[in-house]
Amino acid sequence: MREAHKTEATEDYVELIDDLIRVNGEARLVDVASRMGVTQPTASKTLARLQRDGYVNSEPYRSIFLTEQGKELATQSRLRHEIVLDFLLAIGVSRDTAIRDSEGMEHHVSEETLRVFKKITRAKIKK
Amino acid sequence: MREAHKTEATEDYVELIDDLIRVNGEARLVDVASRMGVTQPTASKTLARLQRDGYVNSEPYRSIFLTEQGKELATQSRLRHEIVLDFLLAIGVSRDTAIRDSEGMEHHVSEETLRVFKKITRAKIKK
DNA sequence: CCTATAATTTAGCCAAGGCTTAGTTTATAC
DNA sequence: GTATAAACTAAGCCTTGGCTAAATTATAGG
Repeated sequence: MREAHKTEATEDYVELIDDLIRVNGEARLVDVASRMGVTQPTASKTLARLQRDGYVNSEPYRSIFLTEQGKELATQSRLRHEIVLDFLLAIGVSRDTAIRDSEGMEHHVSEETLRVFKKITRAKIKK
Repeated sequence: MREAHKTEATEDYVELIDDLIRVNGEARLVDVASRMGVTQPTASKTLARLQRDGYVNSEPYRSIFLTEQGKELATQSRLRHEIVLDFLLAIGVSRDTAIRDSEGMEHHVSEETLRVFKKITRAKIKK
């Protein structure tokens, strides 16, 4: 896979796990799978890879935790995601579309473009 | 892979082949591979899949042609790509970054967002 | 406390997309 | 016109990310 794609799945998973922990207090495989739109065995296999690579920790049949590395990536990922989402909303894209598009776009937007997005969002919101 | 990802490689390849034909008069495997940043066997295998799926035609050891279906996809893909690229340039992203980012983004931008992009680009260019 | 159901894991399959190494075909240059 | 280089194909291997079916562990209700 090309550059950006490599960490995409990883970012999506840690971001989701972070979100589940915030909202539900814990991240269960069943919820990860359903939110990612994949079957449980698929989610399970991906999580095993994330564990191998040091992003998450979990004991068999128990809920999933982020490692320090995982938390960092999740935070960073969430920030990018928010910048893109807010930008799309600011320029007039509907909420539903903005949510969908920002999910795919966040992985392909460079730091430079993020800075431009932020500036425009700020300007549109007129603070 | 998730929704948008499925046709991504296909779109990138047909768009590139279309471009090579415009610029070079023909699309050779060696150029496809180098522009995609993969080895020739990898490009060859992908092209076999594109042929299987009806996007390209080619005889062994000969150059690559787009089918009607391939041409349509390439055109459509190039249009989206241009809209995203022009938009990034219009909002002040540098040319190099705009080129890189637009390549990844084009596959994740919905029709609605494309319309918004177009409108903003037109406004910024002040025609 | 035991049993049914829910959650998770295991095993095994598949396709895509990547690689290397080795062999063939085509083109080029003398 | 043939030797060498370049282009391409073949074969085989790997990882990721999907799936289903079957086994296992946890949990909740009675």
